[in-house]
Amino acid sequence: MGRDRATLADVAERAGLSKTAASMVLNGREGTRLSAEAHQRVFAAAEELGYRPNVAARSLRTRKTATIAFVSDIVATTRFAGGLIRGALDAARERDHVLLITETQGDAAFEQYAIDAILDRQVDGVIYAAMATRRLAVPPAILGGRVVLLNATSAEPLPSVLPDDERAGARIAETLLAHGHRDRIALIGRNRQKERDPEISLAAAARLRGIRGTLADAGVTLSTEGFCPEWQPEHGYTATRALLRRPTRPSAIICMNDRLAFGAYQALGEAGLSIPGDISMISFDDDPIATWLRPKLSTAALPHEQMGRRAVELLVDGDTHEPSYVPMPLRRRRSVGAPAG
Amino acid sequence: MGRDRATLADVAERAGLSKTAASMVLNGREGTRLSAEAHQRVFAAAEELGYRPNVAARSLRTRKTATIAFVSDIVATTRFAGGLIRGALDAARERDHVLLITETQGDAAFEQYAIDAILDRQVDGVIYAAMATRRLAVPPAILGGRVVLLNATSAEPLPSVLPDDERAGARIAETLLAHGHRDRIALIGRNRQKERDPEISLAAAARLRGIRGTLADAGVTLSTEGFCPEWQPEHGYTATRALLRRPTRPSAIICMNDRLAFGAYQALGEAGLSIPGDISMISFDDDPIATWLRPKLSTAALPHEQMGRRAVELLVDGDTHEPSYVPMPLRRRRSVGAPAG
DNA sequence: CAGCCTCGCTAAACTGATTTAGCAGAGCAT
DNA sequence: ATGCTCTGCTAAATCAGTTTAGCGAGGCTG
Repeated sequence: MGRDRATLADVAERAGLSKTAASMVLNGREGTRLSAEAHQRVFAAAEELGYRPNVAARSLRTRKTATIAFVSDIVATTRFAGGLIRGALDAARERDHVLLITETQGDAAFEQYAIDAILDRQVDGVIYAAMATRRLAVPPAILGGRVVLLNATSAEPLPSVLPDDERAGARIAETLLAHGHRDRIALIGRNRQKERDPEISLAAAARLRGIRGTLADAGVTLSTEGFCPEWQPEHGYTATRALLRRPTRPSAIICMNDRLAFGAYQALGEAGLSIPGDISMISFDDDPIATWLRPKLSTAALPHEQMGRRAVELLVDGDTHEPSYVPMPLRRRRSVGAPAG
Repeated sequence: MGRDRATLADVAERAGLSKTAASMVLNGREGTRLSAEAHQRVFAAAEELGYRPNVAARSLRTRKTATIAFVSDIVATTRFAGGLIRGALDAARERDHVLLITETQGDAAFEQYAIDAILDRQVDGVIYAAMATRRLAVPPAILGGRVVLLNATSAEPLPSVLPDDERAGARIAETLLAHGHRDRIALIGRNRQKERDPEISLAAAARLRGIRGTLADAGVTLSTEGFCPEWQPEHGYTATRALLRRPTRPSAIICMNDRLAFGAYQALGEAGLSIPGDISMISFDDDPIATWLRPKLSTAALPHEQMGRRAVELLVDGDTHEPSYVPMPLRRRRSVGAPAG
């Protein structure tokens, strides 16, 4: 693999020029006074030899590696991670960069290992990503170079990429209002920890703000707010059952994510209620299950691919220190209708 | 980032020795005749300066990068990918290696880009991974170095890591037999393409072999075999509805994967049938949804993490050219019971 | 006492690129 | 004829390691 590759010296020799000349031509240096003919000869020689520069040699000299480190807590492991990585991968390729992936698993020793590995390899920049949108502490060691926070913010004034959860909450509320829902809109998934501790989640509070704000503008308040210890299907199920035991049945349920909505579907199914005939459902994330449900679930999509892409763009091209909010497109499917009776 | 790092020359100077001596000590070279005291001094100096070798410089000379390329068709994007990558990441860290991740998306130009990037960086080895277990063609350019196939095989005699689908099929059949199911066992998910074309899937045929073989040993044959164009929930739903229209209702359904099983659950729910009271369900993959379903689904887990780990082990330490089959543990949950009536 | 070996260590070459400093020749003005 | 500038190009240093070849001192042998 990579044996007997042509070196710059080979190219220069074949072109009948010096390494200096070859290097300058191939790097498209301005202001050099090399003749058009010299350019031709170098390009031809490089082409014929299939020349490709040795990255190690180049970065030894230039301290640039065309490599971006993608460091995350547990991103790579999660179903959502894929989009983040794919977007980053695509954008990196467009810029002729490559991605070095690392996971800290929230473990200090692993994080240290990751940082050392990154520093040893002199990556051009670091994308520091979190699984759940949250505020985190960036290890000081990497602050010497370019850093972009992905799905996270921090105390340091670093560029960051975040989903626009508040806006998404507003869109979801608007959608329900537009279908005629007003005073029987329930919410499932409130969670004190997630709403209060930005180190755990920024999404919860933002989504809630968006929902409440928009409803308030229409003079509406949420009729019921169901708390869940975790945003997992079983809690959505339990919370929905609790909801159905109350005297007035909601006309619509907003779930804080699709997994909760999945649990809610199960509970509604068991209760013999139909969606959206009896109750409308709407949610956040656009997890793959959203399209597997019957009827398919309307939900505000986490734009993972866009976010991963934006992170690389900011890292390579960017200069902002403002948080960059990526819109969460609303996937309109079949789970929202007019209020029953 | 990585400014003003101590170099080997700094260490040597502080230790009052030559670069040669320092290099040899730090690399733990055998057969060198450097004194114990020289060792001490070098280690002390390195420690005090926080010395870490520059990877670019080292690999320029040694052609080793302590980097493994993880090339896949669309693995990084998929929900299943996480486990593969995490396992590989863990094993790589244990061996002081790092992972360079690339996606070809099945596109020839992207693949070429990935290969060039890999060759330019002189990675120590390549893990060539497929999303669906299948046979594939390995680009000749990377055959010069170490290559391990992950979730795939190829015509070349390369080490490969595969899930033991046949064994899993057998375990699933055994489980149903043990619960007393015999002549009313149905199967959902047959698919000519997947079963016949190894470039599409090796899993389908292997699973089927395992199931059929074990049932045959007990003198049992599958009562119904439902075909599905894709292994997606909606096809599981449709196939199950078709199944329920037949005169004899199955006592158990084997699904070729959990997504089909999910669709089957939906159909059974609508038909008012209970699991496992009326019909037992069992499946393959251990997708996250398996534990979200009510009741939780028994399924043979794809051991992604183990597989990723094994791939790195084979790449770094290994010497086999045999395919390495990783067992698929059976997750026994609540979806299998005794046959009804 | 010469010759040889071992010990403990180092100088210098080498990896493959980029970059700085500068050289030879032509053209032109004085 | 001399000095100057401009053009087109190159030699050599540099990046930070690894590796080869070998040196000087001391001890042992014959």
